[in-house]
Parts: sequence; structure tokens; C-alpha cells
Amino acid sequence: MLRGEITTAIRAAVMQELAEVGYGRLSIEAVARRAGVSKTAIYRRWRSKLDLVLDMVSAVAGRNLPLLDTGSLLGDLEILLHVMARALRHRLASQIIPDLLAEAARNPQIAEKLQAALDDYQQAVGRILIGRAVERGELSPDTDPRAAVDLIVGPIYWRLAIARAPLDTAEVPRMASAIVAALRVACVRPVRDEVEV
Amino acid sequence: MLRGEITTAIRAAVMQELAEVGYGRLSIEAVARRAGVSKTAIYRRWRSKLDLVLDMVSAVAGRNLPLLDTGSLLGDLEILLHVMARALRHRLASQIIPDLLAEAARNPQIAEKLQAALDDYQQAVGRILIGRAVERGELSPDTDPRAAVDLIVGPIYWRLAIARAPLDTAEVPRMASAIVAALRVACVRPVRDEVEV
DNA sequence: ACACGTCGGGACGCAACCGTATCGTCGTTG
DNA sequence: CAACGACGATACGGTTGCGTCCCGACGTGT
Repeated sequence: MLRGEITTAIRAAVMQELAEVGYGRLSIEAVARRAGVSKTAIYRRWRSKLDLVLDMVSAVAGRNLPLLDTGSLLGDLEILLHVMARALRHRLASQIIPDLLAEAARNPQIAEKLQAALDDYQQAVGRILIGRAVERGELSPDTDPRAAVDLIVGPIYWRLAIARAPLDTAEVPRMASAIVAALRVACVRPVRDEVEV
Repeated sequence: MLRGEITTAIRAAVMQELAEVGYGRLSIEAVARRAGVSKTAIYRRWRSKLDLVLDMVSAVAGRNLPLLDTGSLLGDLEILLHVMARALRHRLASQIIPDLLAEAARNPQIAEKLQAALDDYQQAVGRILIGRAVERGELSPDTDPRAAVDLIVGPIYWRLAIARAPLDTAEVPRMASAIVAALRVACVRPVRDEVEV
């Protein structure tokens, strides 16, 4: 039987290494060093670096955030933004997530895993958050969940993960209300007659 | 005198390699191989891999996009979104940009260069696009350019570079009008009394 | 108490890459 | 026309990481 403590140590070390050097430069040797463990211990548990990372992504991405129902779209959005802000402010997360997303652009296996997690997330946001708002009559039933997710998640991700500028707590309600306004306008489902450019 | 053709070949090879393996795994040897050039040729021109990439970033980021004045905020936004969509759909750009942004999270030098380029860009968008709209009376003079940029750029970047979902041309006007609605609401400058979380 | 099975540690051969030093070549200049 | 100067190609020692193999330690079950 594999010792759980060591598996845990390896997992933690992978997170640290991933944040520090990224997936591209992640080496089994460095992980083993940091975890205070032998390489064999790692190879016994995972076949390769890809396996290792994919496993961790599954574990982390598996957690589906509970979208609280505050009774209004604005309230729901504020909570969602606060949760996202909290997650993206973590040093490890804010380094690992963009790194893996970039890696996904060239690694089909990672892309698949991340896409699955992302789809789950987007579907949850779209169906639950938007769904509720539609039921309440706050949004048109025609609202395209796909486009809605872009409007909701894009700004805060850009701010915290790309521009890496601080986001004051006081700004969240303002951002939320702006998004509500945007969602009310973006109610037309995409037209399919046009040619993609 | 250094031969310009070779410098050009190296630059092209770096772009290709950057897209294919990322900054982390970028190796001078591979660049030289791809460019059909000797390593010495590269070391004569740049001191290190970092120098090489920083130089390219400066060159590319230097181009400031001309923000056409269509006479309305909506029109200006549509054009901006089309330009961004066009850029982000390029295979090289859509792989290199997220990769370098992720690398910037751990490399101060890259972060500085990218931040400078990003700031220029954001300032241009904020001052020109928002400034014009304010002059026209389309937006409140209190509009925070910082927050505005997040609302403008976030959704399309998320859609094309993160979620990597296709964006139909027909959806751009819808996204633009949604952003206009968001900007009209996001007119209050950030409050500074609150504590950052 | 003993023997077996499983684990982690360390070493090994192999490959890739780094950064440099040396060599041959070509164009230019006196 | 010859010699100089700058260039690109190649070779080299050193480092790092890969994936595997063997050995000693430990715990368990009889």
C-alpha cells in the first residue's frame, strides 16, 4: 500500500513547482527534491509528468463551487465575483491557472481536461445563475449563456490574472452592477447565418 | 555588420518555437536549428534567451493600434473588438500571448516589459475610447478608465484566448452593445476608504 | 520469531542543452 | 593583389533531467 503522507507531499510539491517554474519546466527531479522524496516514489504513483498534472487538475477542478441564491441576480453576481477574486488572489492559483491554460493551447490532453472543467464551470454559471435570473424575470429567456459567461467572468479574470492589478473590494458591487446591465442587453441568441471571420 | 536576413530568420524561429513549446522550454539550440543558423549567430545578437524574448516583445508591442473614430462609442467598440478578435485568432498570437503572460507572473523582467505594453494599450483604450465618449456625452466624466478596460477587453479575451471558443462575427455587435450598457453603469470611481480583501 | 512482500533511497547510462572557444570562409580595404 | 577583420559553423566540457534498476528497511501475517 502506498503511504498517503508521501502522496500528499508530492502533490503539494507539484503545486509549488508548477507555480514557480510552470508546466514547461516542471521536472520530476525537482518535485522529488522539494517533497523530500525519491523519484521512484513518484514514478510508482504516476506514469509521467503529464499523468501527474492531469491527476491534480482533475482533483482540484472537481470541486464545484456552490452558487448561493441571494434572491437577485446582482447579489448572486457579487458573491460569484468575490469567490473568484478570492481564488485568483491566491499566489499559487494565479500562477498555475494561466500557466496551464497557456499549456493547454499546445497539449491536447491538458486542453481536454481543462476544457471539461471549464465547461462544467461555465455550464454551472450559465444554467444556475442565468437560469435563476430568467425565472425571476430579471433577464430575457433568450439570454445566451455562452455569451453571458464571457461578460461575467472575463472582466475579473482580466483584471486579476492578466493585468494583475489589485481589485478593491469596494469595486466588486460596481462591477457586478455593470455586468447586470450588460446581461440585460445581451439577450439575443447568436445569429447563425453569418460567416465566421 | 550583422546580416539582417539571419536576424530576421532567428526572429521568425523564436516566434515559432515560442508558440510550439512556450517560453519555459524555449531553447537556443532549437531556435538555431529551426532558423537554419548557428548558435553563435544568436549569441552574437542577444546575450541570453531572456534578452531575445524581451527584444521581440518590445518590437511587437511597440505597434500601437490606431483607434479609429467612428463617431459613437458603440462603433468605436465594435471596431476595437474586431481588431482584437482578428489578432487573437492568429495561431501564433493566441499561443504566445497567454504563454508570456503566464511567464510574467514569475519573471519580473518579462512582467515589466509586458506591463509597460499593457499599460500603454490600456491607457490608449481608456483615454482615447473612453475620453471621446465622455466628450460626446455618452459616458459620465466619472467613468474609471481602469475599470472600463476590464469590461471592454475581458470578455473577448476570455472567449478567444481562455475558453478558446469561436466567436461569430455576428456576435461582436451584441457584445459591443452589452459593453456600452456596462460602461454606462460603471461610472463611479473606486472608493478608497475600503480595505482590500 | 521468521520469512515474505512492498516500499523508498540512491546510482547509473543516456540525452538534451548551455555557453564558450576555435576554425574556416568571405568580403573589404589599403 | 594581399592581408585583415568580421562572420557563421563546429566541437567541447559541464550541467540537468529522464527513466530504470538494485539494494536495504520495514511491516505484516503465520
